[in-house]
Amino acid sequence: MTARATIKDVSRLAGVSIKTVSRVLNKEKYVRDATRAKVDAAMAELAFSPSLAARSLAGSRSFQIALIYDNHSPYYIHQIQDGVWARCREEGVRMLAQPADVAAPTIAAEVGGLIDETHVDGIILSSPVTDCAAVLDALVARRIPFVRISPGTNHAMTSSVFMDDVQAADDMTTHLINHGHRRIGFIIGHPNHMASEQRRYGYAKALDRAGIAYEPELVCPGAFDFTSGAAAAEHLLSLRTRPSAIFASNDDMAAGVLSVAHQRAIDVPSELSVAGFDDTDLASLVWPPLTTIRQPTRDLAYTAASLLFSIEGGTEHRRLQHMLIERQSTARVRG
Amino acid sequence: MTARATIKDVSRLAGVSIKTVSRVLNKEKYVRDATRAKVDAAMAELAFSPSLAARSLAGSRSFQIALIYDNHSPYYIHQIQDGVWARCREEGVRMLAQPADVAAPTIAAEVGGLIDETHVDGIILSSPVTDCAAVLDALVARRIPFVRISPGTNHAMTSSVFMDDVQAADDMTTHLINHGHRRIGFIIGHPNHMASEQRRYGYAKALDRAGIAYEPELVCPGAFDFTSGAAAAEHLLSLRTRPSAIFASNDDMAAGVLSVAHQRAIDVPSELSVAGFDDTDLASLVWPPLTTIRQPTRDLAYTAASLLFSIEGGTEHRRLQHMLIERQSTARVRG
DNA sequence: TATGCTTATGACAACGATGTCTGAAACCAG
DNA sequence: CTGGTTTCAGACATCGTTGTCATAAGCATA
Repeated sequence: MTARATIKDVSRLAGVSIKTVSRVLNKEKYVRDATRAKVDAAMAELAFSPSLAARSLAGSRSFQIALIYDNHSPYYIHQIQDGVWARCREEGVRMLAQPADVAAPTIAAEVGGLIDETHVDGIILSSPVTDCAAVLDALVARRIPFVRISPGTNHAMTSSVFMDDVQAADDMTTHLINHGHRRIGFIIGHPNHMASEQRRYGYAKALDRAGIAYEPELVCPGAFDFTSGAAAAEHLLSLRTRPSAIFASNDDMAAGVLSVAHQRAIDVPSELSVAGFDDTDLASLVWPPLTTIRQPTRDLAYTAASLLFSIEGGTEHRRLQHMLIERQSTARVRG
Repeated sequence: MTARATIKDVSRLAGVSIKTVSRVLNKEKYVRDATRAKVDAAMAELAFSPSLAARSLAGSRSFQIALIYDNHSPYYIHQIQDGVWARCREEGVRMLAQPADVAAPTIAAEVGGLIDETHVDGIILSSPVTDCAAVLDALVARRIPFVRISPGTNHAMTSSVFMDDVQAADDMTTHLINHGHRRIGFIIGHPNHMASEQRRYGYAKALDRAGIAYEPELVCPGAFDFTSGAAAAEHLLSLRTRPSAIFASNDDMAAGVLSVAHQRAIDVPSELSVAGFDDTDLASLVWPPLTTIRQPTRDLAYTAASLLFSIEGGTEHRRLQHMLIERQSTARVRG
């Protein structure tokens, strides 16, 4: 038990050559059923697991892919990791989770080093790394297959999976308008993420269609975290005529809004409607639970991995459906 | 750029043998400074990254470790991953993040397969995998070094890092008692986690020291998630004499308690004090922000990795300090 | 029966590093 | 100047697989 079983041990036990064992392992043709059975039995008996190191050194595959992310929402990452991992597991491939920092000048070197060191077969990029030029260049230079989750630019460049952020933000804004709201505050996401601008655009589009003016004082910058959401809420709720609803570009920032509302004894939703985006677990954990857009994060990740495994030269784009989830943080406007 | 640079390319460019390059790479002795400089320059010029596959196949190290976890709190996992990853980065080692399911009968085979496939140099186990006998057996059988984060059993078996859950729960309970609370509800954690029982014990100990009877009706089962916390709160707040404070074994369950209190229009903290445990980000994101125990999760993980890298045969145990964080969810009892 | 094609298997080199061994150069003491 | 260490560097086997090529067996066709 102390020494790992190798393909050689298996071949000896099964009475065949190592090459034949290799064929069985890789499900190649030209192995008689009886031979295959013998080999399978031998592998089971020895609890044989092939060495990834040897396979990737000798062969053209490494049975590993990397997931690269730079995102500070634990919920989001968790779902992304989970989705990619589930698909990898089905495929018998290992996943390397690699945090990165898009602002660091070394990011391209780090990603390049990762590829050269590990020989990964492919890469999945999640936003905002999806739009980091240095990284994209490094990947293209190495001719390594990769898929992007929710890219904001160069859509045609690679296979990608995404949702329609513009439409989703439009849906939510329209939902609020339909509930009688006219002064609707908006909190923008982190400027690094392309989705931030898309969501803002969807908000503006819905207002326009409803004939409501876009008022810059109602639109605040944010950074996708609780603190920036709270800061934006402080601003919005201090306006002479305060908004009757606030739409935050993600749930964390919406939680910040709720917190400020509670401190100021402004009741949600009777005095203020609050909407989030993403439908992370957090949306159900705060009080009142958030009306939000369900982003199919885990599915996006799972699908991204599927696309990576099926790449054959053609790029493919897959849009997944979002859904407006109505909970208790929004209501008809008073009066 | 299309073909990776190898040690051979470097040796040619530097005008030395491949073995000398290998020596420089591994910081071995017996290389003249001038030679070392030449080699370093060549490596830089070629942007050389050594193949992990080749190194682990030929050498006795793989420059990879695995982190195994089965925990459903994204915040907790995120911090654990982050801490281990930071230490690995310093060491120039890759981290494989491996989710697992302690309830699955195949878990030992999966972990064993992981080790055999990847040749990882060591393993870090986080709770509750730390107390999964099948996994421990598999690791011991393979004589692979491993460190456990917050193990509940067999403390002496391996190196480990942990905090004092009993003392922490005692501290929090005492804090509530000092604020005049006598009927204090308690929500136990998931039965899989040893920490759950330790926290309950700390609660009981503090009550006992204060001469307050331990009332079983005030102690509810839970599972470390929002829903179970809410269910427990429903029970506790329906008692004939309801508690003036509820201490939940983690923040997620405390958030569940807050939610139920809000629905029943019970004001926190004036009518009910609520305390959590862990001080995940969530504790600051709910309203009111939770009084909780700060568990040094990221540090625990970082330290665990440090211990793994410094293992030389001796086991080492490191206890990290917790801290009671007082926020706005607890207050003196009324009257 | 010879020919050619398909199926099935094995021998052997190769992947890119490290470990071991061997030898040359440099240094020092006698 | 000799002989013995210490310091440095290279040759070569090796790790556990896959890729390439050779070849044998089976079978249909000429």
